[in-house]
Amino acid sequence: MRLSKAHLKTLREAPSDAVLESHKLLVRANMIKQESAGIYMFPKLGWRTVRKVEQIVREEMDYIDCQEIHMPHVNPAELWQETGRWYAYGPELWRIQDRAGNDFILNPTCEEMFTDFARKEYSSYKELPFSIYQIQFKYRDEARPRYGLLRTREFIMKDAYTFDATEEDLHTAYMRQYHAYEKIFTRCGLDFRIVEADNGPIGGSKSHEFSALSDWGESDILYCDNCGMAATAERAETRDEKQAPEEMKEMELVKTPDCKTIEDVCAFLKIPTAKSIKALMFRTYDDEMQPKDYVAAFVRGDRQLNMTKLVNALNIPAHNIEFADEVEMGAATGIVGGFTGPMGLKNCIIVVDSELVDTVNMCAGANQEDHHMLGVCYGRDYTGDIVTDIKELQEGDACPHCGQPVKFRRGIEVGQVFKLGLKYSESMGATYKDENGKDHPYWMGCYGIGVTRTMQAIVEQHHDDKGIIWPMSVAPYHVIITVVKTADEDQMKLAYDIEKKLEDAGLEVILDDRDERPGVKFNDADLIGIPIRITVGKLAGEGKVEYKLRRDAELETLTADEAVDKAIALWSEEKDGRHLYKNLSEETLNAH
RNA sequence: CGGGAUGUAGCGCAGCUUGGUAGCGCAUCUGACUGGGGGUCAGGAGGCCGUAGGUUCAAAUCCUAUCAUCCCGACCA
Repeated sequence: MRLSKAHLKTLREAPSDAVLESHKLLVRANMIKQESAGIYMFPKLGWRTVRKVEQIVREEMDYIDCQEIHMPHVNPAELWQETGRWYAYGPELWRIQDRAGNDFILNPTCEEMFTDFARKEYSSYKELPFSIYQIQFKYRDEARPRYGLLRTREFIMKDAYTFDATEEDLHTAYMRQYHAYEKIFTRCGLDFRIVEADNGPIGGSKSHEFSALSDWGESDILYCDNCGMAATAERAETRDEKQAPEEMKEMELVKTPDCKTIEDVCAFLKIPTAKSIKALMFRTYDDEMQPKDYVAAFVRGDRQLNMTKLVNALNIPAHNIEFADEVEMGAATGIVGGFTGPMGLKNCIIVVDSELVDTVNMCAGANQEDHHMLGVCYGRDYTGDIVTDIKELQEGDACPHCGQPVKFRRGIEVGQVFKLGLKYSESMGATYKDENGKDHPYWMGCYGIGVTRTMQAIVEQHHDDKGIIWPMSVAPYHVIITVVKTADEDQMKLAYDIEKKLEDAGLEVILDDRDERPGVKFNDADLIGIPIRITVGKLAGEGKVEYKLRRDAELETLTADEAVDKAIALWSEEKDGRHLYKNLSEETLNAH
């Protein structure tokens, strides 16, 4: 590709609304361009990298015998009503109507379509197991798109679905995808971590998230170096802390004026926050968004409530709950805002963190203005309608498995795998016949990769102050030939010669033959992040060039042929990213 | 959806307080010089100042509404 005949409009300054370095660089390098909030177009270079990532995904899916198909982006509402997700998915589901007023959606994910496909196209145990996938644009009407490609309303996703006869077979299918994902993200050059994750609205029993480590990720990861535990904050179990045994005291009402927070109260009463009970009040709604229940949740004063766990405990969709109006809720249930305790409440669901069950002599709100209660004991003074783990694991807390302090990092969720179990096959009647002609629902799994998000995650991990540093496997081009002075015939002749040799060998080459100052060309080459740069300059008359890798500073003067050979050798080594497999386990490498 | 901010040329910004002919840098076009890390000089083109109302002799500037975009939060297979 010759730049004199192509369009490459790099920007010296990033748009002011970009926050992340990766976002700024992708825009400046002319690889993405925003059309509206969370909607992007991809100019030539960006689109090439998108397709490189897709190709890696495709190769690894094909390797595990997953079959590529393509579903329409527009789905009839009926399928979504059949599984109930028409309501359960909430406002993020992008709904549209046709001219006759029929409801459709733009698919955010495709469990319904693939399950529907399975029940129509497949019928016999002889056809099992099977797995199918697609790579297509997905749509989610996000309340707040942000951070470039990390959270968009239109994005490219690979979604795969597996169908098996038994739970054991599902596990096999799940692990195949899991291992394929390890290879995919490794080949993309990502530094990632695999963590246990919550299933969320997709449902099912087990899930892992593949998270590219980054301080800017939206995924909170807690992990333990001692035992290998790793989970998202939403999912991470906690260990209930035992308190030193003590005699139960009588409850005692104390005045706590002007104490608005747990810290205020505990400071005023001179007790540790771990001896207090924190209250959080909620209102739940039904599928038609009509008010349903009041909920009062209680955790130890020094803990944080985990909303995902609460929502799971209540068995409702996450968007069907919000903080309650305390005045309104007080009238119905007896709570008093700022002084809410678990005693004597009515007309509400009381959810108590399991850790509180063994505590005695706690401090809790007295449900009276300006008063708290001391000596509060579980069982004697209050009980929960639901008692379970609803607290958040935080950095430094005891690992739920081994008790060592856990560590914290952020990550960009680039992929997630789910064991769905029978959820969709049963609700949609997707069954196969066994040897005796008897019907059984499929054991299903689903597996997603955010392709466009992965692209930005790669930039987030591979850049410097000059620009992007693409790994060879996803670089839009492998080599850029920078001609210092295009008016010089020797230079142009040598550059064309190198271009031809590289392209004949299969490399993708940019020839920067623009009539620009060399500084402009060098800066552009750095910005767009092409892995290998060959500079043709004043030594062209002697047949010599400079060879430089984007990722390091070293500059070598070589003959043109040496440079060509060197570029081809490096490209052969790194073009598909498999040279990075050295970091993977035998189990992963052998998984097929 | 709650809180905050911003909309002026492709990008980055000034002008608004105190109303009076719409400006700067980069990019772009012409020409010349230049040629190893975002050049120099000269000349040119490009804007319904987000949109709609209002106040005023006069509005980018003041008022109201609305839309859009971004940030924090909530939410997020």
